[in-house]
Amino acid sequence: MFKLTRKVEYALIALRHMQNKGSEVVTNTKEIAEAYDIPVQLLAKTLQHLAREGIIDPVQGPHGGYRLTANLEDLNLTDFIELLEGPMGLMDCYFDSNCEQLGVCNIRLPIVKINDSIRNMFNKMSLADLTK
Amino acid sequence: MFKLTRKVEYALIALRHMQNKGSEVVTNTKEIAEAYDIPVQLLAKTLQHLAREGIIDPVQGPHGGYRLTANLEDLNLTDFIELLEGPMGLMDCYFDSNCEQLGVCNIRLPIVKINDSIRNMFNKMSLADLTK
DNA sequence: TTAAATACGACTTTATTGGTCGTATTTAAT
DNA sequence: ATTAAATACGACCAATAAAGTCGTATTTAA
Ligand code: SF4
Ligand code: SF4
Repeated sequence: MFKLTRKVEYALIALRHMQNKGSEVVTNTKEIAEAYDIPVQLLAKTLQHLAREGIIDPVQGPHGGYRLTANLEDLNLTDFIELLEGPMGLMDCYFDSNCEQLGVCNIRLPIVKINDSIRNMFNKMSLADLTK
Repeated sequence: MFKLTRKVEYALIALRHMQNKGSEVVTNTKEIAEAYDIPVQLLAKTLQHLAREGIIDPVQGPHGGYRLTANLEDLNLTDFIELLEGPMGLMDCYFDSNCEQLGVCNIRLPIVKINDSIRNMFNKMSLADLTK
């Protein structure tokens, strides 16, 4: 419990890798997969996802790959995680409202507070902080 | 992802319920299960777990149940979660060291820092904070 | 024309979480 | 003593989520 998914980790690894090479350079999936021992197909899907979200730019054809386009300073960790994995909350009721206990729950408010603190903390962290 | 487990939520609900009734009072599983619509058997196991950990005290036989014994001021959220669910970390390598990527990982340190911040935050919260 | 790359959905496998069942034990009340 | 209301606990099952694979299509430089 309470773990980042592999998908998020792989995405971060890839972004950091690309950032180290500079933002003009095109890096292909295979290179990253081999460098970090990540299943190629899975990394491929993850990078495609990042591309769809406009964080990296695809270059097709031979010698293709991805180029880092987003300014990582401007992307915070909450947004990044949510764009890969959907709503991030300690409990169901933070977004969803079909928890059986919702009406009678006696711990909702304190947990909302904790969740807010974590989100707040993540909001203040840019991806650039993580990749430098 | 990133959710507290039901077990942890049920445990918190139960502790808060018991705390509201005062620490001398004996409360049985069924009462809590009914009040919050929690599956009895599951709550039972959870309370047994809390009892084993010395947080509540079992009273057997008819009119039995549990009595709150631990001082919730002295129990922090990290310890509480870990005693119910085991090691809590954003990534495998925080405790375990058989991640495939461990040797080459380029994001480990930043993630360790984030994880430390969260643990630190949880360390500073007592269960009493959550149940009052 | 070929080959190296991305694109993408369907699928399978594995791990985790959530929940149930059966049976034993304790003990207050009758 | 017997009964019934409770805890104790491990084995089991079900549902969900995460991790990974496959097949096929498309793009494009050489
Ligand atoms: S209502 Fe209570 S039990 Fe349900 S998800 Fe929210 S905090 Fe958890
Ligand atoms: S080594 Fe890197 S990839 Fe592996 S668990 Fe730690 S942070 Fe995640």
